[in-house]
Amino acid sequence: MDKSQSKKSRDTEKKVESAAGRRFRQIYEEIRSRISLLEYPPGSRLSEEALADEFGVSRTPLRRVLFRLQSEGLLESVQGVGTIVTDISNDDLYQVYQLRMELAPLLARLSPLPITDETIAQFEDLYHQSEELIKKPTAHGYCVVNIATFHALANLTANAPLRKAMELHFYQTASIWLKSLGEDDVSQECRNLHHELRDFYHAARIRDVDALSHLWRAHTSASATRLRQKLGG
Amino acid sequence: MDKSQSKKSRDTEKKVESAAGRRFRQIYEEIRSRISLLEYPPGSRLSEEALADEFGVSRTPLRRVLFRLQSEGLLESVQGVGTIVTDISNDDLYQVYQLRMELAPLLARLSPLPITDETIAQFEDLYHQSEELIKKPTAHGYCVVNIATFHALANLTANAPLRKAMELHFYQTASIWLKSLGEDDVSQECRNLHHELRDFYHAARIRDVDALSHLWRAHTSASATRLRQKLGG
DNA sequence: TAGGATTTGTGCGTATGTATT
DNA sequence: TAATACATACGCACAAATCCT
Repeated sequence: MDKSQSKKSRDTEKKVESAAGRRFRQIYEEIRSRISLLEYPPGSRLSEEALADEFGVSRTPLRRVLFRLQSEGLLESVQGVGTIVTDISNDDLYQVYQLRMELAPLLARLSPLPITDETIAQFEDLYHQSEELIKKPTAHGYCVVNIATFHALANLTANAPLRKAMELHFYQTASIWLKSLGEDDVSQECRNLHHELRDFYHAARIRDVDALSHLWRAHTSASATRLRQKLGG
Repeated sequence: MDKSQSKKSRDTEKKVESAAGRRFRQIYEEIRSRISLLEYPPGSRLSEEALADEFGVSRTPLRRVLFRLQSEGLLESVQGVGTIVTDISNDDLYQVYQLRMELAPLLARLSPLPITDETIAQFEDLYHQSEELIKKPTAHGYCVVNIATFHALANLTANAPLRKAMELHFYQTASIWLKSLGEDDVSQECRNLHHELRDFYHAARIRDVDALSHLWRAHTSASATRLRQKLGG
């Protein structure tokens, strides 16, 4: 192997994304979105060929996306069987929730970003969205607001590794969360989400990241408890 | 997409690893080991074809391994250029260390495992290995003991997601750690590692996971501080 | 500026494993 | 039990991008 250091072309440092890289990211985010929005519910089977045709690429680059989702625990591929959306066990689910509860407070400890007016407006908007959600509760609408809320919170730290870890474990549990609930519970969870966002919005208005992070932890803990009571831990 | 649940073949539940899966893991661990042991130092270039020939497979399954290492931040591939071992920036390095410091105490909070006689023997062995290391300090020997120590610590929690997160961020910094140091510093770092292992061994003997986890955090913090002083933060 | 050498990215045919009939 | 259908895994040839002369 060549061990020479590359010491050239430090001129731009612009991090331009290659065409292949952009295409990868778009397909990746689309499929992950479909999983987290329950369009591909846990246990469902995906077809490499069908997805490749849909996105207008061959199986090769598409498989690269599936490998990534597989390494993140969202998919499982078995030769001769197919690619299945991971249906995480209850025990594994609790473990991920335990870790998420510990990661939440780190938002205010590791390179917290100052809360801007845009951030406050963002939480206000999400708060209003959750209000609409109560009037017309749907699993899809809940997931949309829930995911947007996560990203609003995760963007409050400048620590990239922490943000990535939070994202990884959020998406591992995002899809399974609603799957375990009935139609009545969806309505109840929408109200819970509304209360969460009211707390988040108030903490954001006084620009208190520490309060925000611990509210996040508290609500994550409450979600885990409701899940445990529902599934019987 | 087929959304039918798979409700069959729950008989064995043995999680037998497929031939492809086993080969993937072996190649993956071998290449990651070479990176973390500085056989492939940061900035060096890897050849897909050469590695494929060495492991007796085609480029396709080998690229799957490189994709995984790429997603974990250990490699970076650019079309027309090659696959380069990631040379993490100082700022990113500090961010990973910050997160590692926060993850360490979770060892005793999230599903800690009881310390067995085998665990104690393991730390005793590592302690003696570090003693030998001082007599004949080498970068390679340091890395071997350092990596083994990490796994001994990480195995003390039954929380798989936490263990995976610790592993990810450890290997992201394992290779870069010694790269920044001169020959004199290697000798000094071997002595530091010896002191760490003395502490770890004593805490293990009294079966105190909490002490162990906070000693780990303390030594990780000290490493980050020495690194900052060396590189100028 | 241009062109050739080298490397990763892509497309596709085939091999291999699984489940069903 | 055997054969068939169908899924992912693999190998190889070619396209596209970059670097160097």
